[in-house]
Amino acid sequence: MKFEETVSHLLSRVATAHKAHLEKRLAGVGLHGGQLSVLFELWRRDGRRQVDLAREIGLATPTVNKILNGMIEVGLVDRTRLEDDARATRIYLTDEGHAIRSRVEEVWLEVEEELLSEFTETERYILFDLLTKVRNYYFGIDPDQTNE
Amino acid sequence: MKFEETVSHLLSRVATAHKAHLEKRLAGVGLHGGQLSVLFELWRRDGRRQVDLAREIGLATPTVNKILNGMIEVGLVDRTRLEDDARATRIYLTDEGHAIRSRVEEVWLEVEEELLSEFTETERYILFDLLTKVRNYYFGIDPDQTNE
DNA sequence: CAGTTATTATTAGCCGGCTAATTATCATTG
DNA sequence: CAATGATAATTAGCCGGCTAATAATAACTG
Repeated sequence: MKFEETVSHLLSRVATAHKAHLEKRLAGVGLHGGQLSVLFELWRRDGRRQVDLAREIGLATPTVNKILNGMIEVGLVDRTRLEDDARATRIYLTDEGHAIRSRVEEVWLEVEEELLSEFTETERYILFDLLTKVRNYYFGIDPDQTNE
Repeated sequence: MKFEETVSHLLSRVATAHKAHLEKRLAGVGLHGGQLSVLFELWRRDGRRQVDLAREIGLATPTVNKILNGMIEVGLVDRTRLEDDARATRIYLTDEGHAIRSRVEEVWLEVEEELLSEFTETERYILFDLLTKVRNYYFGIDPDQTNE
């Protein structure tokens, strides 16, 4: 049996390499990979509860808690206790968290472009489409239920 | 800017989900994800040095060292010092390491089938092809240089 | 209103990826 | 042969994913 000839194996391999590559690029702006997904979500909408953030990003709450601790340390976000619910906290971007956005977007586009450098426009679309199909299989067709 | 609409983002997301799914399935045969890639390589050829193993799999030597320690503990492989080179070690599959193969292959095929359950034959081929292209970009077209 | 259940954040601890630094050994070269 | 350099394994320690277990608080229910 040839494990190397499965999509499963290819996917793991490619993703690991891509992640490593992304990490190196992000080092240039002083970020880690995990912080990105959180930043993306916060740039979309600020001041959310951790649990909502985690659900939206698709990570476990302890994972984003750990990432957030690091981001607070380097001054990218602030954590504020809710007034009407002493259990929950809201996460707000600091000025630095906002300011870093344009630089990150630049890096992000570069990484995307490098990843797809050998691909035609059509191939890019097809790859995106097929990966979307896999994502929908794993996450279910998410109806973007943004509760508060 | 829409990060969600990049292949980069999709790839990370899908790979994370797939990895988690694989991990759950492997628990059924008492394995962890990292041990798989090592087993694949050992099933291909037994008794290799750690450094060669690592290079072939595409992982850093400390990573495979850590994985191998776990595999030795559960009795999947043995580590033997080379006679003509006291620095190096060879890794051999134990009987258990051989015996587990068929069960793992079963699980592996199931996972692959689940991943691609919604895909036509053509789509599967295309996805494999495109991912291969990405892999070749990141690893270079590996000329399978198997030194000893 | 008292007790139970559910929710939020957190902690602890595992796995697997990495780099940097150590240790031991081999190889080379002067 | 002595010194230097290269190589193999290992250790330490970081990041990011996870589950399980705690603590605090809300919410529900009898």
